[in-house]
Amino acid sequence: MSVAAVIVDVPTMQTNRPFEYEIPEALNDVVVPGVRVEVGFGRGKRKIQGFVMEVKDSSDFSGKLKPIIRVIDVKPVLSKEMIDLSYWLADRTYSFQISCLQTMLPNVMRAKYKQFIEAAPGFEDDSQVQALLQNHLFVELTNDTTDEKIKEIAQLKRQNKINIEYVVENQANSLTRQAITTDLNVNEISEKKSQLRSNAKAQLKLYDFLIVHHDELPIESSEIEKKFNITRPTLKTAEKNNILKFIEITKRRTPVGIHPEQTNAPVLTDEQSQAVSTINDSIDNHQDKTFLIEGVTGSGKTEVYLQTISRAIAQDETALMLVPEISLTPQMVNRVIGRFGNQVAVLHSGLSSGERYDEWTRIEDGVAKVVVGARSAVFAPLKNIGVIIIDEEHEGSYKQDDNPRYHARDVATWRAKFHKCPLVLGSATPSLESRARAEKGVYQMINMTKRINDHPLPHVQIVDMRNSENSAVKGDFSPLLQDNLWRVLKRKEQAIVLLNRRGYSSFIMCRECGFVLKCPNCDVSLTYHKNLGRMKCHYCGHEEPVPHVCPNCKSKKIGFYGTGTENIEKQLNEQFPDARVLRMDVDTTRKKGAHAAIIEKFGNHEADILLGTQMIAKGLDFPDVTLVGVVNADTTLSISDYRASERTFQLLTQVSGRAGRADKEGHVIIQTYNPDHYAIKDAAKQDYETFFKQEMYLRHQSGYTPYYFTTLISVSHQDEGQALKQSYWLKKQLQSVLSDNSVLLGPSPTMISRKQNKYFYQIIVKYKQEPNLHQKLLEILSDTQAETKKGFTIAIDNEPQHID
DNA sequence: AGCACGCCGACT
DNA sequence: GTCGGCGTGCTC
Repeated sequence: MSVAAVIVDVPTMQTNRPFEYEIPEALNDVVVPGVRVEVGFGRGKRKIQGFVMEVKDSSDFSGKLKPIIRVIDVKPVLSKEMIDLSYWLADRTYSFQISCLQTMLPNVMRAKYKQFIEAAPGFEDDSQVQALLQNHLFVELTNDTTDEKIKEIAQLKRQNKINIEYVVENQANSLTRQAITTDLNVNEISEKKSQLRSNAKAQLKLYDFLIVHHDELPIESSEIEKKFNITRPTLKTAEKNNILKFIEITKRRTPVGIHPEQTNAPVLTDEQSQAVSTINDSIDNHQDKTFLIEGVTGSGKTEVYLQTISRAIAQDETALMLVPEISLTPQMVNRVIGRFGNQVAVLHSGLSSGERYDEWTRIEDGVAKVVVGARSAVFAPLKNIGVIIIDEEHEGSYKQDDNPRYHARDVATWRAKFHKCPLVLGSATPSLESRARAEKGVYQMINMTKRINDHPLPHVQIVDMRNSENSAVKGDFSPLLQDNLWRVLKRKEQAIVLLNRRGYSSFIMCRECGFVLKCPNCDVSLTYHKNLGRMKCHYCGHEEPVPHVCPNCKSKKIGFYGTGTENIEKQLNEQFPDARVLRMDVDTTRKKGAHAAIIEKFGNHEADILLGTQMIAKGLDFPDVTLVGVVNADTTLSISDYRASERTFQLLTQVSGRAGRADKEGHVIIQTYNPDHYAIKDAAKQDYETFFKQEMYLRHQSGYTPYYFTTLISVSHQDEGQALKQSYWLKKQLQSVLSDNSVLLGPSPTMISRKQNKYFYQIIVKYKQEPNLHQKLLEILSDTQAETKKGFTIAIDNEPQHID
């Protein structure tokens, strides 16, 4: 008897242990690793979905095995690679394998559980049962069933007057349409046509249609009816006469309405062709090498990606390209589709679940050979991958911030190893981790220092907002920025105004001298905790009162810092009444497609000024933009995160790259209260290497990534005392395995210490080498699982992107 | 979630 | 001695 090891999807209980089920004789060949199955679970009649991980000859389980009820998939939805990957991912991210599997697959493969209530035999006429069912044979039990009703149902159930039926629903369905096709060739149709009566006008028209459009068959019947005015009875008659037949076709729900012109590979610059040939060597030799392309904005990295993808395809391999969600705008998608046509599948958050499933199927079937997508596209079911590319490698959005907390770069590294193919990381401003790995020789560095066509770098000016001349001005624009905005408007060019809004209002800065209140122990800025009315450090928990005079210069101009986009928009409208301003921030892009619409509008020069937050800094290319103004460069600098300088540098460098990309010279104005800060000065010079050296020195001094690994563990509970108690227990557990070389910070409350009425505490572990830590954390995770029922939640974040 | 099991108090 | 109430733990 065969046995299947199944990872089950029990919504209320999570474990990484597989459960074993008997494979009924009849399902012997269908139950294979990677298929989804329906199985019974628990003592009741509950049915759930599970993933078959393994098929074995016998079981070690002492009890009696339940049989598999049903196989959901005809062919496996998980390849061997994906099954292996899920084990690794669960281990690496301290999450449950079931949630890894669900993350790897399109959402529609997540089971939908339904419960139906029906009268038990003999109780069909019971008055209470009647009242519940209200003349229906059965009713569905949904989430919004009221508590009283639940009680009533539970009571009837106890009395055995009703039965509850469990149904596992498969939501994964392809869109099928009725279409027509024919077995006859053109000559045969002509032959048949000549036999028609001359007054059979509709049939004649249909035969002509079939002859003309023979190559395009099958064609959807609805399309024929609508576009060519051929009615259904006409088709039916032709079917009767064996001219055509009706079939079901699977239709791709594709939102990509754009069909960009086919483009060909342009002539490469020396640097580009150097890069391409280095990477292609690795593709040819099936080396799982990682390359880091450090290329200034405008150096033509995208073309390098496209040509390596070409190479992989030429060798009958596939390619995976990840870009940040924000870059998945038509501009980037067009370039890839333009080169590779319908071999491309695009995966982004804007897809409906049906569309996403269709793209997934196209990849799985091998129809799509190139995948472009955001973070989760790293799990695309490509076979035989020839190259993996991650553009804007430093972007924080590659890390998922809920379970499983994976970093797409890590998953990509794993897959590259599996497929023995190169991984290409590209950025103008690489993350410190990656750049440091390149330094150590773990990654191979490829430098691209020249802009295409020798476009000069934009002219960057830093405006010192501490200067009275600038700060005395009403509003947020310095005279220099105002003058330049006027000039752009007069010349009918375009400007981008960036408002750096992160960390809004939560830290305190002196408007006189730029002083920011920092933690005496941790060298990060203190955050204002509203519920405490005090300044607090996230790292060590240090707190102090809110200052009213600047500790540095004794000025009273110290206070919360931050400006909203609406406010700036108002100022722009007042000062430049004739300018057309487009605002792009979380508020104006909430609607589906709004983001692309704003970009298109600005690209068509239907506005003069694009005002926005970080989202306007990346991947956009507007030839008429000659001015970029950064209203407040400091806000990212002052958030209490050790990556603050890195983020600021990256943002400023990126946004500066938006100016003057075509033949017009670009101008960038950065307003700041910290004109001497290295992150700002280096960004102004677009000097990544100098920044890197300085930042590495500071990270080394304060013991952060990439010199140390960090793991963040957070605990929450409804009751603050309980949460704190649990976190101290946790700390003790960790202390028992940690050596003296590691640092254990906390427990301290998180930035928003209370979310959804739960109190959050966090512990940070900084370490270089702790052989027992991983095992201990896995233990803690499974030990605390039983506690979740009591309201505890615990989350372990391996290498957090931000600590707040 | 739902069911069995077991511990304890109330009652025959 | 036995019935049943609910807290606890397990589910292949």
